[in-house]
Amino acid sequence: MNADLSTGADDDEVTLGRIETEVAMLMRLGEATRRRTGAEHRVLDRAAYVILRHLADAGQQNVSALAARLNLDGSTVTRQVSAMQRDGLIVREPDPRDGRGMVVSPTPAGLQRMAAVQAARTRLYGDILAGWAPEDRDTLADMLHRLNEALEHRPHR
Amino acid sequence: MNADLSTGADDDEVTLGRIETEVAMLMRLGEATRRRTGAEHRVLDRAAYVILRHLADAGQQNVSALAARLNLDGSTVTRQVSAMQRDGLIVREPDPRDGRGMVVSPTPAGLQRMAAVQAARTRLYGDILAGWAPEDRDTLADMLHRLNEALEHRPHR
DNA sequence: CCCAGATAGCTGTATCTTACAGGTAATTAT
DNA sequence: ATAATTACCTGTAAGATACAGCTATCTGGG
Repeated sequence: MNADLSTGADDDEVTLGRIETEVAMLMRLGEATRRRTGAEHRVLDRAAYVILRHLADAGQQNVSALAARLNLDGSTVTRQVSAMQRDGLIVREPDPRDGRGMVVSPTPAGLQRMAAVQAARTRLYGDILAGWAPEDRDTLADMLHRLNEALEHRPHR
Repeated sequence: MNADLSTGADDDEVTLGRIETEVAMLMRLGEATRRRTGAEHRVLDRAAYVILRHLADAGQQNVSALAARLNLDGSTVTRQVSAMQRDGLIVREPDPRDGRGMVVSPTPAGLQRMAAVQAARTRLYGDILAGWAPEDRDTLADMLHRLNEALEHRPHR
């Protein structure tokens, strides 16, 4: 427990605390940025963007697979996908191999909107990281990637 | 614009894309982790935790200052603070120097709950980053910190 | 072949978080 | 002194999500 004395015994504890703090802060800032960011970004809400990116990456798939991948309840994805279909971003067709399932595929319009949002976001990060050295940007990207991997493989419970 | 040819001209563009992707992913994972994480973490909801941390760090302050710091609407913070007062985590008193304002201070119970959540989270990160070398953890903490600073000072609009 | 259990998706409902609009009281500037 | 601003609160609405319950379909053992 008490790891705050000047022994320096627990640098690691300190570092973990810093990481905890910074991740919490990043969540807040990210949310705030998303909320008050230009229309360019909001033509797709957060969920739609991630779904489209996943469909573009991994190809058409059914609602359950999406839900599992995104860590969301199936019902949530059902509704998101319905909205996206209404907006012409995806199409939903019966799965020929499983009468219960529906296969979700991106439409050209969906892919195009996704690319536009991606470009806008990339530009935004360009602004935010304007003063950074290329190798620092690289390090940041690496570290974030490794952190995400660690989170995905986190020991559950 | 078209930066995808094999010239390698725009490594930077690529790196920015990676950062964009990883931050988006981290948001998703972080939310999911928060949602399905043990009761230890949920004794304080997200907002209460951040507010208490800020009060502990920066001392008592009024609702507007908190809202500004957290990038939230004043009305949102009013409600969060009301809930926290109901739960005995903070107290709210009229500001002696400004009859309009209310000064929010943490209670001992609030600080203690905050510390417990912080400890649980730190432990969680210890698990998640179990295999990491100390210097990598350090680098991660640094990079996150710098990213947050950059986000805070981001060129608005 | 048939039925029991599992699975895919949908709908109803509830909760949580937040923003915006409007109101009142107090402060500041002209 | 009065107009403009600020601080806070309340009402209301929207968005995202989970959970429970439903139907249709699939799958495996008799």
